[in-house]
Amino acid sequence: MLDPKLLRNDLDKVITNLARRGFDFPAKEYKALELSRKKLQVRAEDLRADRNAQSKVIGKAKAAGEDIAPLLQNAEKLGVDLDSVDTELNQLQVELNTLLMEAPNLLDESVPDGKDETCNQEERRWGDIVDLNFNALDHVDLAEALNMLDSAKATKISGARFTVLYKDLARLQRALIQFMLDLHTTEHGYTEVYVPYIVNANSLFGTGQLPKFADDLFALKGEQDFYLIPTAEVPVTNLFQDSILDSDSMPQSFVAHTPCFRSEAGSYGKDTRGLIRQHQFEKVELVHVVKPEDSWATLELLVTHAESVLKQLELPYRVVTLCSGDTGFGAAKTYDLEVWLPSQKAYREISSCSNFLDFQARRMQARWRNKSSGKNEHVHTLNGSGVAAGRALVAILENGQQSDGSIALPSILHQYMGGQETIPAK
RNA sequence: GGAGAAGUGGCUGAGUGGUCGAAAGCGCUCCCCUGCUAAGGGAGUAAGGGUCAAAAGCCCUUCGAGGGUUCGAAUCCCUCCUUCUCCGCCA
Repeated sequence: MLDPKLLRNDLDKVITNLARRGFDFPAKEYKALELSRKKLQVRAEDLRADRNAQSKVIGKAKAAGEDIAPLLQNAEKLGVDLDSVDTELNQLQVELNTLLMEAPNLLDESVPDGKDETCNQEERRWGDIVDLNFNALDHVDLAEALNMLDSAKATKISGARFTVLYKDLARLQRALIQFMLDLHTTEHGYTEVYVPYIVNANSLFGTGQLPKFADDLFALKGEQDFYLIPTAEVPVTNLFQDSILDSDSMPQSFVAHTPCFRSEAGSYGKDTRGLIRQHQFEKVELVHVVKPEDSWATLELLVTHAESVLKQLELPYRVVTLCSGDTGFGAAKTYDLEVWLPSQKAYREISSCSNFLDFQARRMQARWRNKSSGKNEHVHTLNGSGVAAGRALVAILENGQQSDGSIALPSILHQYMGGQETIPAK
């Protein structure tokens, strides 16, 4: 959520900034609502103050045994007035709040302008792209030839965009997850955490998926307020909802492995083949909660943590800064890691690392006690994939494929595969 | 799933219709006293919001959540949630 004070004091700045995303902030509507809100709120509070004062007088009069009937009449009228003002005010506040909750975060100045992903800015590349001198297959052909992937079965038992993995491929995914968790806990200092895969709407408001992106979520049917998580970011960041951290207990960083569930509404026809875009996929997620002054340095650090996964997996990748039009709703700035896929002869997103500043913290009331100012201030939150396991699986298959149809596994994973160095050809 | 009990500030805990945003204690902060330590004395110490350029001040809201009764609710009524105990079931 944007800072309401900023909206009141420097609305133009907000309008200009959000326009870079292609977001048209409804300034006129906002101004009108805000003006009425101010009037009504002041009036409501005045009435309430009057009523409180009246009630005290009644209390005293009653205690003194005086006749309170005339006083009651007056107080009753105040109550009626207050009711009607309250009703109007509540409705206004719902409208204002919706407007605020639907506005994206301000972009950092360093974010390049651009309409879509074609304008993203490449920062650096790592790794050698191996020119496969045989007829390279994509991961689906490779895995099916090995009898380790079955989309048809998954479609039968669930539907499109699900998959069934068998044998070495299933184990390889598990190995990847273990490796990533170990790397981040032992080398990067993250605290491992296990969290629920089902969350309530409030948590999704906190991290910004709701109210705007309900269509991207799987909601459990029935009256209950339950959603499948689209990313571990939701439960992990919400560990801090409605809490005040001691400045000594910061920064905090967590790593969690969870499945992620996304409806992929609006992506019909995109990446329909294989594991790239599934309703259910595995991901290892990194989350930071830091003091405001540290968040930009933490973003750079976070990216290197995600990069180190790809380096150790010996997968060529590049880092891009998302342009203004491609940066997600809550992020002030995002770096994507894109891994090389030989079958597509392209880099594809495998990790996304973002600084949310106080945008999520304000929504979920996550604060810390600033010793020097003595005030409670919002924390800054960041998160990044470290990395998406499903896509890492794709990258390992495609980059490790040999001319005989076997898959050479990155050496770091051998220990997690019981010493196995390849997935042999069938 | 059944039966019972309970949810109050950082913590413990008092408070059953009106000067209660809430006694007391602990903790914490500052000050004083003290040769050191121990102990003692005093003051302060919830959050969110509005008004204001800002501060001060003033005001509003919040005693698990949401509704209701009332001039007035921590206190009475209803619904829900959570926790604890016992029983049942269960990975």
